[in-house]
Amino acid sequence: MARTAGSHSGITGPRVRAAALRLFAKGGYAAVSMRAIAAEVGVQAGALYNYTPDKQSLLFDLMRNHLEELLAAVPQTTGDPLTQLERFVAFHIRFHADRPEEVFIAYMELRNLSPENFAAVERLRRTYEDKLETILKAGVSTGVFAVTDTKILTLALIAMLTGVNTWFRDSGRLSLDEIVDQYRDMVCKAVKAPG
Amino acid sequence: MARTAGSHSGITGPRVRAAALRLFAKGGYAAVSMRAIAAEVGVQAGALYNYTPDKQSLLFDLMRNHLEELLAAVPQTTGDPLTQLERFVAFHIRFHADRPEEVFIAYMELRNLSPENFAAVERLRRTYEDKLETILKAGVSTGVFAVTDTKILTLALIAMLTGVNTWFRDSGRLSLDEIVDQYRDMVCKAVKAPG
DNA sequence: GTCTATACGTGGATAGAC
DNA sequence: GTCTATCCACGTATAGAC
Repeated sequence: MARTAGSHSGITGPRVRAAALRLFAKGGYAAVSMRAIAAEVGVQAGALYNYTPDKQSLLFDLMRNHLEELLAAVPQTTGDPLTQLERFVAFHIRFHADRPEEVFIAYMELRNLSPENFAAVERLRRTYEDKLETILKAGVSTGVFAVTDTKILTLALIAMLTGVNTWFRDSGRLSLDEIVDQYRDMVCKAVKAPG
Repeated sequence: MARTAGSHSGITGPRVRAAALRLFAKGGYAAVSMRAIAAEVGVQAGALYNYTPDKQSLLFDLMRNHLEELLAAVPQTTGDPLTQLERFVAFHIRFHADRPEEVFIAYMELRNLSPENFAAVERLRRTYEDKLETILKAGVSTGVFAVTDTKILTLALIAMLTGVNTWFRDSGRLSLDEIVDQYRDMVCKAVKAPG
């Protein structure tokens, strides 16, 4: 019975980040106050500073976490390029559809990062883009893909795939399976070499 | 010589909107103060309220203006569907590349609009999307396009095309002409019926 | 039309009691 | 670890002189 009353070590910390995630996604980093986050958690504002040195770190941790999970989950680039591309499309759509709040923050709040934190986030994002470009380059070199510029195509495809998040709702007209199928077909059609 | 010294009627108003455009695009609506806008214009904060009832109206006017110009400039849907689609792709990329600040604000600051203003902006955006979907439907009905779902494709294409703005720089590796060419080819390849 | 001054709320962050 | 209380800067918007 020596446990400290009111202690939530290892519990309150995650709850703070979860509250920040939810509120930043809904209202935007700049518009959300530390008091609002504290209220969501159920503590007073001052208590937050036991879990984060400041508001900026709260934002950066959310983004870095998201991108590190993305990089840890992206499929390995093995097999023939077309299969790899199909796998990547399906993976990207599903991973992002599963985490709408994280994705929204990672795209919308870049300018609220300090310069150093921004650079770190950009490095991680760039690493992810390179995964896709590697697949495209492999397909070009074996002749399965007809692509003028793999860098542009990489950015175009990622923008298109991530765009699903702006309109997809679980309750919508189409299931995620149907959406994945359509995007997979469209992407393959757009990159495949004729014949 | 009856002109009032220091009077800039018809000049200061546009300068206020231009300053708000620049600062909102750079720092985000919530992070930009009326004092900062006034400083950019070269007046005191109080003077701004001669030109806008409040900060919210400043944001809304920028967005509405942008979308109305977009709708006024979008090419007419005449000719065969493939030509129309090519025209649309080129138009969209060029129009948006010309106005990076307006586009950025129109996408990033939606959640800072009041509910009524948000609804008005969404109506305008929806009208623009319908222009593209009309082209796609026409192509499907004549058999030139093989498209499973015109609504999804519309959103996918617009996300992809607007994505150019996140990385295009005048000083970059590729000219806008080259980019337009590549996107036009890619889009046509993705929607054209086989044969 | 612009200024100065100001009302009034809210922001991030900290100090010190418990 | 959490609380209350507080510091101080800054936010939007308005009032009234010029």
